Amino acid sequence: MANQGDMVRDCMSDRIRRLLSERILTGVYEPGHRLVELKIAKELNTSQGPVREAFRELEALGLVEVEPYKGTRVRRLSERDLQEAFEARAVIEQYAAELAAPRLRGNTAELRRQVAAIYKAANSGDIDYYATEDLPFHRRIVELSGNSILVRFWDALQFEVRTRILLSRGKVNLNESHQFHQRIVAALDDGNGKLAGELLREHITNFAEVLGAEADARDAASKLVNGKAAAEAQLT
Amino acid sequence: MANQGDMVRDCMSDRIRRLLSERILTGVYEPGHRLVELKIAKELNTSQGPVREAFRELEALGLVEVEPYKGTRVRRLSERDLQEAFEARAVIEQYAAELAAPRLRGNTAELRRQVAAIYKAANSGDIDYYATEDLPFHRRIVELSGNSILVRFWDALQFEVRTRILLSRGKVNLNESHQFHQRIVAALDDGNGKLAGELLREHITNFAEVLGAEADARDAASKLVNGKAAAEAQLT
DNA sequence: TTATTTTCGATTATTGATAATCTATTGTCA
DNA sequence: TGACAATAGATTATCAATAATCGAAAATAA
Repeated sequence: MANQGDMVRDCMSDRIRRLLSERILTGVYEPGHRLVELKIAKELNTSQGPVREAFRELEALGLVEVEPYKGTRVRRLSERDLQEAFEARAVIEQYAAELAAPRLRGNTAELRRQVAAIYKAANSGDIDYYATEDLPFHRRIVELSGNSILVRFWDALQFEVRTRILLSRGKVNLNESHQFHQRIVAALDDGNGKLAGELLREHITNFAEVLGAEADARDAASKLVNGKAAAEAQLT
Repeated sequence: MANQGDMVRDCMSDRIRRLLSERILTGVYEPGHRLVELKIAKELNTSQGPVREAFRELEALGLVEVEPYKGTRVRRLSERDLQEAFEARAVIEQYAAELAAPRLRGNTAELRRQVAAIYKAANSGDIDYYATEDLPFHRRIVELSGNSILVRFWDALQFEVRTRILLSRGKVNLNESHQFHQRIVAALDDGNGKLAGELLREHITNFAEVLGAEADARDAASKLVNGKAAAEAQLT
């Protein structure tokens, strides 16, 4: 459950990866932003090699795309990417809840605390603050499934998930979300994994759909303006 | 659906990755085998840099483990790793079947062909041959879900899956597997994704459990001999 | 002998330099 | 003018050399 051999490796390339990863996830580098090896190397007082390695790792994580002899840029997510990611996330969390439920029956104090924190964040209206409270709750459920591969997969969806959350400013009914959270924890407290899983799936799918409709409208509009760019976005 | 921008990148590090990946997956390099950067560089008439990059990518794929200043070796899989992988695989395929079913109603000629090929391979008794026919069938179903992330996740489980299949020589009832395959395709042909999904889950879980029991016995025995090593295997 | 320190060989991590390739611009010719 | 080739600048890909680190064997001390 706990981070396995994660003895905070401290070679340059790992530090670079963590730094860039953070910058991408928090939006300092926007999608499409070009990352130049030597530029970053100079900024961090290091050389090209470790930066290259970091790029390759980020590519494996799906944060950047690399084209040989052309360069590395922050991955651009198509609407389809986001949909697929939320679909995958729903599958993982639904099943994780089923696995975690037996372990959680009558033992959900921690999760309740998290739900309360989310509620507070939701009322603040700050979507960024909301995300920092909401995501750990969902991740915790996946952790409690006891399956570390599911956790890895869930983590691998962070870029897409955070992107969509950022896109969602004001579009989501946070009150409804709160009610879902409460019902999910209640089901888990009963040891009813099947129900908890279904609620989670509905909760996540709702979130994706509300925004999907938004995006469809946006896509349709942008296609009228620039059909070619939109088509390319689908391909990359 | 098809491989996106996978324009067979041809830089050295990618070729190295593919080569090593194949050697690991086919068992040329056994778990625990040490990979030395300069040795491989010399063998392939290249230098250390590209090999290092390839290692980092293989690490991200879960094929090797890297310890700074110590080296890189083919990942050793614990029994738990294998169980978790099959659990994850079952989730993915079950859900993929549900998604793919509508598209497959009355349109399963291709899958039937694959099932026939698997049957032929099963009768040959060659487990390696069996795997090369069986895995594409399962992968195809995931592809037909239309969700490329699920395909990526499924691919990420290949190392564990192939390892377990190799371990299974003679222990699996291939006839029963064949019947499952037939029923799965029949359900898909009816457009009954729910049923197809459940059959897939049962099919995969069966496979994992039969071998799990084997492994439990083995583990129990080895624990009596060397409890410490077994405990460590759980951690890595 | 046993435990501790030192040294040495092997290997990884990083660096700085060079080669290969791409993009965009400039210049040439019809 | 417009198409096309040549060139220059920027960037990645690779190489070869050096520094840092580790593990185990050898040497030393108790």
